[in-house]
Amino acid sequence: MPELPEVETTKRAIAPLIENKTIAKVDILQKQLRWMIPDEIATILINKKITTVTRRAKYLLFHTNIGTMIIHLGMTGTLTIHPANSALKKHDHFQIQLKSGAIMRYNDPRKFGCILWTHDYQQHRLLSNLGPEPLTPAFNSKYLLSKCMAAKKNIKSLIMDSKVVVGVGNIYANESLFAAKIIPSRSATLVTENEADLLVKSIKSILKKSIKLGGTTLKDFYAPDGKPGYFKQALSVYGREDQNCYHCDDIIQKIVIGQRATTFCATCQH
DNA sequence: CTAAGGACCTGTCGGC
DNA sequence: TGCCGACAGGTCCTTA
Repeated sequence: MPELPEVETTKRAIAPLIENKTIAKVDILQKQLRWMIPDEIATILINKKITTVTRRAKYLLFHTNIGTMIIHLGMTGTLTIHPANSALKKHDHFQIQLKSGAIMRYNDPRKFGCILWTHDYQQHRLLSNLGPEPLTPAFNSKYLLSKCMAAKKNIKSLIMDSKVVVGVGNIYANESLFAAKIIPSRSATLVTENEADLLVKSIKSILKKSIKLGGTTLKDFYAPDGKPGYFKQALSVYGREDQNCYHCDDIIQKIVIGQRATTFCATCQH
């Protein structure tokens, strides 16, 4: 599923189609996701309007004047817009029908995502302890270096820690470390000032580029308009184990860090 | 407090 | 062709 660029792509596609439209009906088709979808969502949203759709980390926030619906897409979740009466598909778990007839549907085979309701999203337990957004000035080299010095773990695990910075998932962690020429297993305390600076710049530029291309489609990510993401063609190391490095022609290696596939070039990265 | 591993669930792919 | 294990974009929770 979705890493930050895919969530942002989803938000941009969904927002103009759902904002300020009156909700006619809400259907909870499968309430058991990562956590149960609260029943109150089905009643509370009737005849209400979603005023804005925003994003914090990989959480999509659907704001109303009485509270916020939080949606996380987990690994395999998608949100799509459909015309009235269009047939349900396998793993469609939730939908919002607008008075206009359009339907926003949540589909998630693995059910790792969640749909929750909160009256104050800023105080919500899932959102209150998150680190800075990667594309804001708060995420800078001085900040990252201070986190590196304080951590007792490797640099890849550090940048994937949502308390340090949000939105850097496995694909982009691998890609950013390649761009910054840092081997993923390196102890964070050994990252230099210049490397922290290059890593921050790499994370920002790679995320921006991927958002521009509509995210990364590996198997099952499609934007709400049905289009896949085109960032896959730009991947340097992720999913390229045993293939040649585009930069030095050495073989891309694969190891496991934090139970996640980790790919790197031992010649380009140190 | 931190860090590491487990857990959640379904689908797909490669190997035999 | 069929079965079985390994693996997959996330991240909270439990344990040490």
